[in-house]
Amino acid sequence: MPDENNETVDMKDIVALCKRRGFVFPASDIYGGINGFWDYGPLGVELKNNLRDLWWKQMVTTPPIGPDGEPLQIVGLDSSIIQNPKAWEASGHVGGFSDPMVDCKETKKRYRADHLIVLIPNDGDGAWLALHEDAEATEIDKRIKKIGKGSKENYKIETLVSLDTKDYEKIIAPDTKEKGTLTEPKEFNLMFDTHVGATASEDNKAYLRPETAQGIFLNFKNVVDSSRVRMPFGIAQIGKAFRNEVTPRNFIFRSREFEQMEMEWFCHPDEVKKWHDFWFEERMKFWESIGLAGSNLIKRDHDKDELSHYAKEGLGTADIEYRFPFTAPGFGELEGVAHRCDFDLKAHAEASGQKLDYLDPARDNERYVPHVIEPAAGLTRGVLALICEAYTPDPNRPSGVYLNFHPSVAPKKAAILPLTAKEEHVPLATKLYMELREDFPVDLDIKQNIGKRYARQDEIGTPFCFTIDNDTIEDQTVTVRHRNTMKQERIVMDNVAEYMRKEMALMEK
RNA sequence: GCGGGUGUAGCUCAGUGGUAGAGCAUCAGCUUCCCAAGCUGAGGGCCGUGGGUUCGAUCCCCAUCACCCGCUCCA
Repeated sequence: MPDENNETVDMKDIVALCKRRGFVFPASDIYGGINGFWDYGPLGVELKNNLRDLWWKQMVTTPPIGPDGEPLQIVGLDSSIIQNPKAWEASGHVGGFSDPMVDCKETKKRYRADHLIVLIPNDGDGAWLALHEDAEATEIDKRIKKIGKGSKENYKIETLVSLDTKDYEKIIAPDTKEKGTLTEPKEFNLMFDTHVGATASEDNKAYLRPETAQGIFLNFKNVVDSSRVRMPFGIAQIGKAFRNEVTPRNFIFRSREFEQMEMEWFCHPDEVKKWHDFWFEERMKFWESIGLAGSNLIKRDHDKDELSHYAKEGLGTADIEYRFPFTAPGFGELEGVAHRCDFDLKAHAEASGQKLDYLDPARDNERYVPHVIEPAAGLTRGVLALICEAYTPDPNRPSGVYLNFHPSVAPKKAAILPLTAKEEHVPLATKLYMELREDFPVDLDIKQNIGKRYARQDEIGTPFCFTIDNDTIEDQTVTVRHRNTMKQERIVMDNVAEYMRKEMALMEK
């Protein structure tokens, strides 16, 4: 996408292209869709898999070299989406996800219902006054003086949640002077729940995971006991997560079903600063290496007050943010590198009664609960960022737009095109296609004139087109047509695979 | 969740109280030695969904769903 000087890309056009070419469809499209869910089409799934595989390679197959020059140890995991519900109570998600909220119809303000108290006149006559539970005595006095009657002695104090909602019409909300402006409390539980077993009841209620990370903590002991890893080490996992977002928005950016790529890096508490810095740099390099370079990618540290419950202590969270068209000139979160302290392992140790600490032979058999540095990326957000970054309007070419994908993520690496549908061109093209498809995802496109076919490949971001023409019959050469420049050159047909490897390696620099 | 907007062919949109059009795309055939070119033809829509008013609704009214924008919310 264009940088900050040229914010002319419209999200609508990107969404339209995604549907038209088979990257992303609205889920349940033929039934009118369903809010917050999306399907990945033939090209979208290729793109998503490419990003997923590159992440897995960086994390598990070929983890980076650590600060001391040794390759790091990271192992993979694929845990279940549904776990024992106790896991989510221990992790803080059940409590943290179920805040009842009330809205004030007058001021449009929203309050945590369990944070409001209500002053009720002892004689049952007159308005009830709602206040924040932290309100100081002077504040209460002031409010009674202003719109109430008498003094504090004339009132009893109840919590809002203990009251019958029928009585809400008597209540004056904290920031208004009128009665009856508070709505009924609404549960904002962001965890999807379901039931395990054929009949639904409170007894068998379970949750769809809102993050993949907990599956890693739950298996910490299993992995340590079975895989000979030693501190420091990482456990990586890619998978679906579910959040019942209040407002799914911005295409696939905030959806209710999404995919995460998370790695929990376990280390000694004294080393967290080193590893937090290390992983932030590594993750930044990763996104840059697949094309999200330049001013569209930034680092942002979380403010204290926005930190999640597990990161209140420690080093906090540093985000890698991308300038999406809908956030420009601002940025949206792509990945967070958090210091989760020992919050999760401690919580699960306490709740489960299991020992989740580590006996470290390298530290004189010191026994400790490891701290965790967590690079947690949104796979589906990454896909969106790649599409947005690649989207390049170009009025000088027939398609009017092309996707400038980095070759490593492009869903199709090349298209093989016979210049005409004549008998001599097609067999040669088919032969080349059959050879190339062993090594690369490639397309063979025979129909229609050559311009239309180039245009189609531009729109799906295919880096190379190889065209077979009359000269091919004579001298076994083909035309290479480059997506970004539309320039052409001729190479020997037998060298096409080698040529692609070379060119793609060059672009990865 | 609140306020505003939109919903007609794959896409971009016309249109009318009397059972629907254009351009582009798609597909087929011909043509074509390199950038959505040309010619011919084809497929494709219960006019988002459900009610109501009416002899009759794609059009008017209500509801609902989805999407967009702004708030709000957001581990």
